[in-house]
Amino acid sequence: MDVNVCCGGLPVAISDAEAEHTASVMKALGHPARVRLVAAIRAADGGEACVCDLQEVVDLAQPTVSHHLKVLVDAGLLTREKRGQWAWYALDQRAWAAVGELFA
Amino acid sequence: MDVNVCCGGLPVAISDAEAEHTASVMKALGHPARVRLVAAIRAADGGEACVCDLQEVVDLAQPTVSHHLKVLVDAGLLTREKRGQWAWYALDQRAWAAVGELFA
DNA sequence: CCCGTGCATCGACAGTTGTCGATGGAGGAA
DNA sequence: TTCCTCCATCGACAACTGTCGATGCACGGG
Repeated sequence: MDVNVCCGGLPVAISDAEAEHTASVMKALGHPARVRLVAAIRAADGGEACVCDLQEVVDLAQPTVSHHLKVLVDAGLLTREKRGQWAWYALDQRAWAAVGELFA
Repeated sequence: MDVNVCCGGLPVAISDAEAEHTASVMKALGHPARVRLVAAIRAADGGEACVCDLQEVVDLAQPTVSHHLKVLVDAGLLTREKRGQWAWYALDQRAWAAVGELFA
């Protein structure tokens, strides 16, 4: 006898793909500079900003800022649009809302 | 003259402390195993689970599971209560709700 | 008392990430 | 054309992270 007091087996709560996707989005937001970048873009006039503005926000070298922005774009949180000489970044509203759903 | 077309300066959208704290919570959720652990605990009977149950959920060695749980506790997302021989982990509802607020 | 069980910590190692300087490409201006 | 500006990519290096086996500690049962 003596089935263990605690170890009764847990229900499967989430699929592998879901866990993987959620983690990738969270990881993209798991750095202070990237949190600040997203916050600045959200608060910016028109909801978008170019790299030269964002560089001041995080106080890092330009290649580093480009790197962080790429991480956020790859995670699907930001969109990038090249307009003339400048690259404009904006929040992907749909993806942002989807993340909020996870904490409902 | 010639103020740049884009670089007009951005408003400060978030404090250093906020960015740091948000990033630390997100980083804690930035790994598939930890996402699965939280999901399993949320779905578990009574909203809590011990390590021996959680170990099956993520299919990792026991020290690794302990490590991931510690990361989540340090981030404030989980609480740990030792009951007899077992350690029970539960979701910190307040912290969880606070994260959801960030995406409102 | 001595064992067994559940879990945390330690030590080591491979893999990943953050950072920067250097480079290069795409536009715009003269 | 030739320059200059904005930005992405590359290469290198330090720092951090994930993983596991070994160990240790506290508890409960005999």
